[in-house]
Amino acid sequence: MVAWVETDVGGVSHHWDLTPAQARDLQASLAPRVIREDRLGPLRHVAGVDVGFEDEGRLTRAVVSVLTWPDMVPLEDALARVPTVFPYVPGLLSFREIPAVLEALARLSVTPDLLFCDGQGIAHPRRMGVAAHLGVLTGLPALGVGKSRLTGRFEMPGEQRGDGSPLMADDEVIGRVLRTRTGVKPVFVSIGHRVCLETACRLVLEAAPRYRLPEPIRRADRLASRRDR
DNA sequence: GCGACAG
DNA sequence: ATCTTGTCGC
Repeated sequence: MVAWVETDVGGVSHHWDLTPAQARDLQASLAPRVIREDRLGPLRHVAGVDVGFEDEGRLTRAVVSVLTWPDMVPLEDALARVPTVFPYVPGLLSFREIPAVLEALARLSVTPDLLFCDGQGIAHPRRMGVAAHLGVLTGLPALGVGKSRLTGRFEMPGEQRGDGSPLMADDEVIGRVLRTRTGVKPVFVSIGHRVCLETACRLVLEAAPRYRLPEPIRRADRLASRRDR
């Protein structure tokens, strides 16, 4: 008996009250659902997704910021604050953050054409990082941009913006260490859902013309970590 | 048994 | 993630 159910729009749904062991099993069963090729429609609205915490971690605050593409003009922000129900466990981040993110997504009046997520996509021990998990759940195209490495081996890429090197797990390419700013620490880009790695890197570079992180994520991050509202 | 370990 | 001011460098 599967632990998830399909929805009518390509996404899936499952319980969140799980033990770490059950969560890992669920990730393994969801991993095959990730579509690693481009299945994108025209990009009109892209969204940045990020999460912050308040009250010593007791409250989870998720923000989804929708911007126009390719102009990246802020269009709508959705925020949700829900009680934190899962601890931070490396590899199980989605069980701590996604419930709040889904709440924020539900408050959006527009459906994003692509999600830029703060964290890994398939660059994960079971190929089910937050970006991949969120993509499979919503059925929406998604990509992951991590500020640091969770798993995988790599060699430091060149110093110029646009330089990159493969993030490897055994003999599989699970992501790309990409320099978005010359001389600045690179980011870890990986497939989330319905976007191939090449396209993901191209979009991340286009969305981060001046700063290390993509503009949609910067905006969501700012709204998620400001201690007011 | 000993490290590594997204946010 | 969060606690936190100023400071070094392009």
